[in-house]
Amino acid sequence: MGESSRIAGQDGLRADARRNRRRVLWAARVVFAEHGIDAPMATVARRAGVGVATLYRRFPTRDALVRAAFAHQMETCARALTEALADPDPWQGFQRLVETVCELQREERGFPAAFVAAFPDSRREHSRVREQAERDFMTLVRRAQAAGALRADFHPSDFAVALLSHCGLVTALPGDHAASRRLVAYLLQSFRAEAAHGALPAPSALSLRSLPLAADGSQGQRPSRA
Amino acid sequence: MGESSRIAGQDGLRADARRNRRRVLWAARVVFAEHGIDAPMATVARRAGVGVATLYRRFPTRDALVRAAFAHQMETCARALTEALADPDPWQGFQRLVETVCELQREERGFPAAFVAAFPDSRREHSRVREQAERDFMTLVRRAQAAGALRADFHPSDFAVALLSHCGLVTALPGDHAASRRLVAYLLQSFRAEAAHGALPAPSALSLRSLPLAADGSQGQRPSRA
DNA sequence: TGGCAAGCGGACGACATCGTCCACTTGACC
DNA sequence: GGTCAAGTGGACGATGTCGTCCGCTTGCCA
Repeated sequence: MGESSRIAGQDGLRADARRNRRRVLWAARVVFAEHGIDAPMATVARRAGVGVATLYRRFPTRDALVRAAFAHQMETCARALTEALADPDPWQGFQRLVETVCELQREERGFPAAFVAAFPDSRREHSRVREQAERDFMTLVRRAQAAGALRADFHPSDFAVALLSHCGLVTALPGDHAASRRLVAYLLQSFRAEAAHGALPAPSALSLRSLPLAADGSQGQRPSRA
Repeated sequence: MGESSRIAGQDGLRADARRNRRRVLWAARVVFAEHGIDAPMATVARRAGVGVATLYRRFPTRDALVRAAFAHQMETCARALTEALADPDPWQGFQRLVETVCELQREERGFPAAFVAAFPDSRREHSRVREQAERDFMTLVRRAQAAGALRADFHPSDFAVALLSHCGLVTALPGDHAASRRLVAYLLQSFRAEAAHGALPAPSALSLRSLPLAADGSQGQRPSRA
């Protein structure tokens, strides 16, 4: 059992390595916020005060770096779903879920890009965690509809539609919080049961499993360029 | 007046040059649709069957090429505004305007990217044409509100919010027409007067003048990278 | 049909980013 | 303090894109 006898720290990293890792993640968030997630890796390294080799050693691909940099945000999303499900008022839970995710997209620049980047590749793996998240969300929707708050013709894929369109808005207008809040308010209003006037067009065939709401780290590679 | 005595064609181009120009524009639309507006210029040239020099001679910058490639779509947007204003039913006009622009964004791949690319630079020029477009839109809004169809707290900037968020959606999910239509339907419903329940957050300070609805070709350079 | 300017295409140098390699440094344990 | 593997940083070759330059071709007009 002496296989790692000389290694300190709970994650098997030396103290300086752990410090550098944290620095890189911080720098990645800053740089991605400033220049988008396509910013040169060298820029991130310089900002972190480390060499490129150090960066590449910890995060072999840009995707790994992006994922790690925004892991906390992804977890917050996942937690929001759990909390929404725990709320005794299902509509309140639903509303808070949408608002929480959108607020994250709005506040943490770079996260929106990471959010869409983590989005459907057709051949995305469907892990246990993701399927559970999907089931949880469906439960939330059904409850909110049963309570007469969420419109009956709301389709789960509409959630993805809302998040992705909001994502696009904050990407186009970073910093315009008013616009973001306005869109969220409009969308939430139109999801309420009493907003239903006339039939909606058919919902999308989007699977919710691919929504980056389940922080399981099993996402495939992101599409490198639009 | 013999200054251009040897030049044929109404646009001062030789026949072969004019043909090549058309080919390049066609290729640009195809390539931009496939690979986004950041696709290499050489790819466009190859697809058009011309050399890069030919491409650069007609369109010195990528921005010029993008603008020319989607000029027709921009004009359609501008025309839609005129038609909306001419509609005796202002809500009908408003609805058609939103649907027309969104349909363009949905159908013509690459156009969404061009659309946001043509969007606010802070130091954007405000031409006569743009100001007129803004006034026309304001008139349309006021009429629709006066008719009791458009909600009273609708703010002109909400139009930009709708278009930009839709733009983001179709960019994230190219080809998912159902999702696009669904979003448009939700947004239009929430803009109706009878959808107003409770107060909305404050509107954005976005100026509509920068919306690429006025095809005047005076747009500044696009932000090269997100 | 001949002259020639407009038009053409591809080669080319400049530049940026990627990801690896390797000689040097440092922290952890004895 | 000594040892040494983990860790480090920057140089480097590979790759891809940009935009220009220049010698050849071609459409237009007389």
